[in-house]
Amino acid sequence: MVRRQTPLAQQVMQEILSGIEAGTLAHEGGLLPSETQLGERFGVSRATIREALAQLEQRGAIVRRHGVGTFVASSSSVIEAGLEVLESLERMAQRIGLETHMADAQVEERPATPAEAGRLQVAPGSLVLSVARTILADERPVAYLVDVVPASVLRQADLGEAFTGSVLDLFLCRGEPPLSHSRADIMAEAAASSIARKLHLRRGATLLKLQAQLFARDGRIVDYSLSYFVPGYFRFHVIRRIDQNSHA
Amino acid sequence: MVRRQTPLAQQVMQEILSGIEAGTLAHEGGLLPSETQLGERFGVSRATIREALAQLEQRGAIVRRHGVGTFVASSSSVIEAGLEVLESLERMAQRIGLETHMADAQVEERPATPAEAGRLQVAPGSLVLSVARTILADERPVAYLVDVVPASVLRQADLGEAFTGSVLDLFLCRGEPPLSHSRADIMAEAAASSIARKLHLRRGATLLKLQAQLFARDGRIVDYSLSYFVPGYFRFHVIRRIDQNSHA
DNA sequence: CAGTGGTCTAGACCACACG
DNA sequence: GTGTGGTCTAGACCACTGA
Repeated sequence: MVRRQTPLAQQVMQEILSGIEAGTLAHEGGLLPSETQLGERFGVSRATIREALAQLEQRGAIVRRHGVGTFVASSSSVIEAGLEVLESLERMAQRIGLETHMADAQVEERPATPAEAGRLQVAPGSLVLSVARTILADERPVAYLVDVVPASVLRQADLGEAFTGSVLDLFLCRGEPPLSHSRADIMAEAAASSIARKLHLRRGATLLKLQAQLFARDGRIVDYSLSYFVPGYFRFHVIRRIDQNSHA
Repeated sequence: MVRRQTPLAQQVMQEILSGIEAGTLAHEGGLLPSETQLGERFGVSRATIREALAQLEQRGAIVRRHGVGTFVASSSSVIEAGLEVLESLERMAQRIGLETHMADAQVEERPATPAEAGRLQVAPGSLVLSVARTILADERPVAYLVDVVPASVLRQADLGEAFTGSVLDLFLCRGEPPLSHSRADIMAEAAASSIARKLHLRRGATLLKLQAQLFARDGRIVDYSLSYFVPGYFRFHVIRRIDQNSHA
């Protein structure tokens, strides 16, 4: 183990992932070394190994079986997009080898609508930066995304040449504000005409919609986003744990 | 702390939840005692307290802020359904105080379709038990659910008088098979006419669809389910973590 | 039975927020 | 500085699986 500053468990997780990909730890469907052995191998305690494995399990990369061992999951599930990890659409597409382009980017500063002010927990009418864009894959529009950010967090002038369209990537790249998590509401919606136009669909077409609030580590909401997805291009999944107390 | 056999952290989690509801620990939006204090209060180690808090955080009941403290989340988010925890729709509705009824239950044993066999990872044509039902709230249909279970796991004869309609609840209640987790694909779909009829909607209406595989602890898939939700009655959300390595 | 993952402890130090 | 949550360790015992 080398660097500091990034949690040991994170580093171990990456090491294990690399080991799986390189085939030096185990192959697809294969059995990983026991937690104790992994701990010795990486020179960390078993608790740290368990934290790393917990993260890998949550993103569907491994399967753990009590009394048996830890197995590598089938590769398909790793490639897909688990919703538990927040990732920009651009990055997700890139990871699954899909080439995307951005189109119709619209950036503007304006007062927040009442709904936006409520979702961002800022005073009504506060200045916000709005970034809307369409994502194309194979020349076809596949998603329409809108980010709304308080002007206190991001100004139009902050969007340099390198801006990819993703507010999330920009935050992560510049490290400011420090991010905590995102909370996404999941819904299905019929396309309003304005959105249908951007996605080259008829009005009323079925769309998957994510409505998310992005939280900074200090608890502020630093982004409110709406994402509309044309069915068939992205597959989102969630791993759902069994609640041991649900039958109490 | 009392009983054994159910993990300490689970018990502590329930205690904290009760303490929040009873107002003896903290009120909505209020600050909880520190982890050290909670540990002393319940007579467990800090690690156990942290495990309990992690579970509460994942279901959106609390918010943790480094260097500040742990807060009770606004009650609305507690009432909602975090997708990370697998729970039957019946139980979910019950938890948010929504009275539901089951209608049009259809139970049959038949050979698996090729698609079902693939999803269940059983031989094509294997016998499966299919349970379909409509969920009503306020006399209105709000969801249509189909469970498909290998006959080797569940037979029609196993569905007793107490059967609520939920295969998941039945599994949890009888403790067999021991369950691991569920993997749900999330999509939006226009209602086919057969489903539109059951939900009293026009054909092509927008529906949220969950397509899930339920895994037993031995890795078998013991249930393949399709769930169609009429927008507006249930709200699903996901908490998305920041991947610290995503900008590497 | 031996070996695995699951739970729990006690104690340590670090990183962060706030007065 | 003080107190919080975040990370990590070393060691213990339990519960499960399979030979």
